[in-house]
Amino acid sequence: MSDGFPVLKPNAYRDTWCGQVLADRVDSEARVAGWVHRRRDHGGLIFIDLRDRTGLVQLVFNPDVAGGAHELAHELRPEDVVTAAGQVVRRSEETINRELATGEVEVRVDEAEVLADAETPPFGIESYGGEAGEETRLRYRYLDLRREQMRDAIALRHRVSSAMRAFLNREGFYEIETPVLTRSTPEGARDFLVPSRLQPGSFYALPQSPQLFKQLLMVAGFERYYQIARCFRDEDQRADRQLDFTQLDIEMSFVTMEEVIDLNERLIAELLGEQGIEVKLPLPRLGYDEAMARFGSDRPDLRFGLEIADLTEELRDTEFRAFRGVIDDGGTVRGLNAGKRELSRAELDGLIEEAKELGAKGLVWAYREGDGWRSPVAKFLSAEELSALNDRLAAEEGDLLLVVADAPPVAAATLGGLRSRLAARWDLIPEGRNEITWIVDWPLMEWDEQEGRWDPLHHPFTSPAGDFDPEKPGDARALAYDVVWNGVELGGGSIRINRPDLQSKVFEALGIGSDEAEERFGFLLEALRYGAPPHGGIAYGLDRFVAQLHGSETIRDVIAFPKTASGSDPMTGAPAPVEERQLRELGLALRISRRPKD
RNA sequence: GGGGGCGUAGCUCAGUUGGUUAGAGCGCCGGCCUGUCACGCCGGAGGCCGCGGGUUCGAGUCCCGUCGCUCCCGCCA
Repeated sequence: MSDGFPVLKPNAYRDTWCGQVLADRVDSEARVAGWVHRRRDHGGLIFIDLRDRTGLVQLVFNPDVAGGAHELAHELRPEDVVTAAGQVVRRSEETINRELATGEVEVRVDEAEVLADAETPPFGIESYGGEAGEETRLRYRYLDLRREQMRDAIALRHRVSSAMRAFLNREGFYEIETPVLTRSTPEGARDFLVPSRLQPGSFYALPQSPQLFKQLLMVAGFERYYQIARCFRDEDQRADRQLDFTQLDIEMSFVTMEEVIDLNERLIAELLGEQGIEVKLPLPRLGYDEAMARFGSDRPDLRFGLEIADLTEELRDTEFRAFRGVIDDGGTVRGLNAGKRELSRAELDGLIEEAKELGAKGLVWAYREGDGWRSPVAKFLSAEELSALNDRLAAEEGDLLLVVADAPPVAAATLGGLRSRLAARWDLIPEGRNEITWIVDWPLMEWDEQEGRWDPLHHPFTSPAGDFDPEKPGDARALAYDVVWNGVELGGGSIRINRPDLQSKVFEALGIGSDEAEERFGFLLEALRYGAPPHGGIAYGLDRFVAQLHGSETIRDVIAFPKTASGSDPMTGAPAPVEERQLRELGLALRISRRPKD
């Protein structure tokens, strides 16, 4: 069933579990315990579906049975906690319920006891015709988690993390914990800060990842480390992002990138294999540049086509100002063939709006018509250009073409975004298909226009591939690898820098001066001077991994107690104001004025 | 920080062009019912229409503000 354990032993309140009252128990006595799932009271016979973690079983209360069980059953309400004992009997053929694992049998109750009464729950534990809204579910999460779908999600999560541990233990890894109260680690996100009482004015940071500590564990000589680590990032949330989340963190020593990838491929194949998803190894690999060019994303969903084509060359000499201007400024014109889609003018305008939302200045749409285009911009383009564009986009008569002219990253992001939205909207994603691929050959750094500096694509400890030329940081490639599953980034990692001289060069290129480097992670630089083995690793987003396996739209569905988009918890009321005394103890002179609660 | 959607009974939702007494399904309460399994039948209770202000003879409906939830962009791997 939905449970992580094959055999559950009896205990004081039960000698068997609801979901285990199967045909082989017929004619034996059984005592079960659980929650009243549903009551069907016929005045005479009363049927109770009793639920525990393992599933449902039908209890039958007959008015002829002495001892008051029938009267008790009449008073039972949904979610009351009950223990009941009686004989397990085979149901007559016409009363078998094929929908239920235990549907061939039932328990004829002769003795029952209410262990706890339940108030009427605010929503049905198994809802029909629409489930409760998410805020209500989170407000009463302990009830929401009683739903089978949520039990399954949490059980699946348990199985996945267990399988991770089992695999890594077998491969000789140590599970080692790293601090939660620590110093800010340089992942680039905003830190959660915790004030120090013992050292007023100083703060701990909650880790954004155990990155530095796992490298230090390699310096320490543990060679193979993993941890299922809670990480914290104080950034705006999304369906796939929470303030606190969990990652499987792995690091190994004396390994090449190929060896790390090999181990992780076997890990992924085992994890998915246990869930019935066969993975062929080795996994395919896609270069970062190619992923961006063809799919407009560094985590492309490869289950469908809609590939992006570069049209810049075809338009090099165009008279069309809108394209020409972009090209002269070093931009690109890219397009994708959306196939035969007759869209209304309003729908086309909607696509233009979406393109703008994704960052582009605009979007050109066109339908191939004969050798040319039916499009608002067709008249600005020559017959030769239109024909060349049609060739480049492999456009057939009536195909809808979407074209964006912009700076390369913007054009890629816009078309990449449209690509995945359209695939979802038009149902182009084949059911049951899985595409897992490595993204490799990452640039080591990218230029941050806003800040006017080079930023690491992964983090500043990522090893460059080959020699590193500080004069040309944009040319450097990284020994980095991300694994992408159906457009979801499952994990990412790299070979780290293990020599202090190279680390200093990279810091320098990143505009991190030696003073700043010393201040922020001097301890790591110092450790590297004491003999760090070549090492590398990876981290997987556990929440995303499980959500993907579970088919959930949001990671909130695979987290027992998640937070809302604004970072609050409707159940506990977190975050909440604190006593001024607490602030004083922490040396925080803040006087936070709050509007009275309405 | 910006944009979109939503907020009406315990839950999920409907509510016309602004019109007088705001509805449905589920749930809940009471009654009847010995083979149901989303039991059935009869009856009943239940509403600050998120909150505040405005327009109007009249606001669930229109306007402004605000709070909450949600999706997306920015941000964040």
